[in-house]
Amino acid sequence: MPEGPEVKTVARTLDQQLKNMRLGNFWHSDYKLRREVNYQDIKKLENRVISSVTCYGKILFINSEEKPILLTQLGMTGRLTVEEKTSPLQAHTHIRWDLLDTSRELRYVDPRRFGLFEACDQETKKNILNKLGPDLFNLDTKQIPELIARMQASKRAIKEILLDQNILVGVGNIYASEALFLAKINPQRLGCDISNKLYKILIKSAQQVLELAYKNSGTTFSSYVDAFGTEGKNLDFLQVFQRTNQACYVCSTPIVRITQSNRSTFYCEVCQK
DNA sequence: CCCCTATCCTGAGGGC
DNA sequence: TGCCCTCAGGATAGGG
Repeated sequence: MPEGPEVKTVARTLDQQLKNMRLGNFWHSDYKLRREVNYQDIKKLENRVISSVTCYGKILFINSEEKPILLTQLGMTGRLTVEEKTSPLQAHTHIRWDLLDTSRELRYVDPRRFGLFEACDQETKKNILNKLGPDLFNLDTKQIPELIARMQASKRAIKEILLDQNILVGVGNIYASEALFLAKINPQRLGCDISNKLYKILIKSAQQVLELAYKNSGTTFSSYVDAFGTEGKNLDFLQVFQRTNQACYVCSTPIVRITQSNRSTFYCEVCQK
């Protein structure tokens, strides 16, 4: 479900509601998420005050002045929301976390259970971030040559490179197709066959696509919502994603759907070379 | 090291 | 109705 813009929206709306809140009683379901979750460690966060909620790419960090902090990945269908304690529970609720001195609680709902929770210290967090590529939301121009070099070193299709969080973070399956459309690049082109100049256009296009989506609070096509439960408004701005056989907005040629590494890619055969 | 496949899950929607 | 198929914002172990 959530890519960089959606996760950043969740981080922003969680930060608004959780900053300076004290965590109370913790409850979890008995289903395992993507991995077995060490709930005992997470329970140690009871009574901590949340200092902020931040993100890097698709990873959320619920920070507190003391350690550990809480790391979360939403997977495909994970939703983190702040709700009234009395509001009805949705199916597949896996975590409820009381917010002391309020009528509300933090809830995690995830039907497919591809999400992840982990208590981690600053050292572990640093190690995780070190392995990931640069964040297009905060890209320093000094990082661009190395980023291009890494993409150019790969013989994989450019669409697959964009999805690799070790190369760069925040782009997922929607925005990979969208960025390549904006940059007019065929998603099947190999990373090693793209020029420096074109990579600069691609990076800029990807940033534009992500910024627009964030401005619109993300894309909701089925279940994504922010921490207030509000849907994203970016769906109408998408150019190619899930528009198979519909006319390209630029040249009217029907949009094509192909499969790359078992995932859908959408593009215009005329506009993208 | 790099690359590819299969896999973890539930639910929505389409065809028959 | 029901049954079967495909598809869905992600990431990772394991094989070649």
